[in-house]
Amino acid sequence: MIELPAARLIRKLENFAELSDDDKDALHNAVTGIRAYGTHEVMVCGTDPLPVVDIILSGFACRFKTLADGRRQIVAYFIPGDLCDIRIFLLRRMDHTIATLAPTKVAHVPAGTLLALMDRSARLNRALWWSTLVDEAVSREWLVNVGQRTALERMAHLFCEMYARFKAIGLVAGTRFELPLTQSELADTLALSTVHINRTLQELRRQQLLSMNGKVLEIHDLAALQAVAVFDPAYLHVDAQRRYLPGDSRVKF
Amino acid sequence: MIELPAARLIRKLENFAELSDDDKDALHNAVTGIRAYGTHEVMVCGTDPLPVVDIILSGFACRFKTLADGRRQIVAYFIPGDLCDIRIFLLRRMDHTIATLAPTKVAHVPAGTLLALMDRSARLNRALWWSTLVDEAVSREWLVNVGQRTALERMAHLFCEMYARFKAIGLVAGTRFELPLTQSELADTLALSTVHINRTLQELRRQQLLSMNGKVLEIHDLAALQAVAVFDPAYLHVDAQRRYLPGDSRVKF
DNA sequence: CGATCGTTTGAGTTTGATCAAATGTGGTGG
DNA sequence: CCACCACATTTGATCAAACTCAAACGATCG
Repeated sequence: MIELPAARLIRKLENFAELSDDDKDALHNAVTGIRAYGTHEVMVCGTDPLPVVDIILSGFACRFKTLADGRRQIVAYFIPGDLCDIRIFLLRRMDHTIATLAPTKVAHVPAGTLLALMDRSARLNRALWWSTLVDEAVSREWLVNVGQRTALERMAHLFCEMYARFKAIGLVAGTRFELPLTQSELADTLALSTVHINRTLQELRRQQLLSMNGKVLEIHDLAALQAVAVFDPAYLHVDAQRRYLPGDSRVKF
Repeated sequence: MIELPAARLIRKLENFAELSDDDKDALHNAVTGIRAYGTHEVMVCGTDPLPVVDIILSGFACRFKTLADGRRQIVAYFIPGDLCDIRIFLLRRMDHTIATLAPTKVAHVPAGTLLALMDRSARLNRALWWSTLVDEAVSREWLVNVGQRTALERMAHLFCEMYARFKAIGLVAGTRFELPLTQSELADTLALSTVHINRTLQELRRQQLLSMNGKVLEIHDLAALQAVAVFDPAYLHVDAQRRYLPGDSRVKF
């Protein structure tokens, strides 16, 4: 069975709000094309206009900012089902770069189509907003991570998060999932040096919490890893109870 | 002349999209009440439901997350005109706390009213979205700040940002503005110890870049401070060119 | 079979943390 | 008005987490 390009995104949005068949059809029809990228290709850079929004179909990508002297901070990962990105309201020019970290397929949705859909469907509008706010919550947690956690906690936390996110989209096989990151990319994510990333990884392995062979991460003791990470998955808002829907009787204003 | 509560917010939103008189009236009328907080009062905490959205009228507040063992990271500041916060779509419970850092007045807008307004006005919807995306951009820059910049750069960068933000709302008098932060709050913001905050501040003073007496920050050499900070104000998106408006001829899809 | 990229190891250094205590300041009440 | 208290700032001394530099080792690939 071949999945429609927007299928995974729809599934994610329905985490928050049940969409009408109209909404779903419209989303499916909004996709104008598919594009495949290789590893380490720039998808969106500072100077592009932004006529399209991309839905990640498969693969792995990231958003990063670079300082003048070359220091680099990865500020977000994109996994299948993620929108990348709804910044169509903003800016003359983007203030950062989006690039793949593995071969990645995306579906294009013209910005104008999406805007029109949002005007037409309050439900879809809210679902997209929800997804944006979850992204923001994740970004805040990354700030806490880099600001307050030690190297070991920090790395453990990132792995817990990615485990939860991949699990939510059904891409965890048992205790293993693909996390196609080099140690130097991990370093740019966690704000540590590559050398220290290497040693921290070794420590996590030594404690029997996980193993990382090539691009596959296997978690041997999730509970222990979460304990090390001081991980509280609340910020991922996967338990969203479909609140605040139009006409939802549970909500009183 | 007494300003209507929503005036500053409207001015900010119009940075992005000119609102209709209807939109503005509706926003003004949406305010159901004003509330004044003292210093260090919790405005929103983890367990509240979220029936209202607050517009900051005056004062200074912040959003922070606390780890189980007490470590704290401030992840955002709120200044007059900011919405705090549009998380009405999310969560059963908030994953963080919002508290004042100085005496602060806010205007309440019922969540339901705001949702209804967004359904009714595509322009307002987009303007609010724009403001949310700018908040997200700021949050990303804070991540870069904590992740990649040294203590000196980091502090300089925060001051540059706050200068720009206060300037944008007309709250900078010459080269001075109120920044009611203790060194320990600065520490929780910049992910440094209070001791190191103190020494870093001294270094900035020694270099004649600024002075901070009590709650007032005075910037003596903005260009030099920005140079130290590797500050690029692009992420604040204050130059938003009012793109992507419905019927805006400059935009082609 | 080099070449390239990523990982690993070792040694020495640095930035910023921690601990402890002194000093300054603003507010309160006697 | 002063004594006192709580809190914030400042200073000094020591410590440790993480960085830098340098080099070796290992995969993968044309």
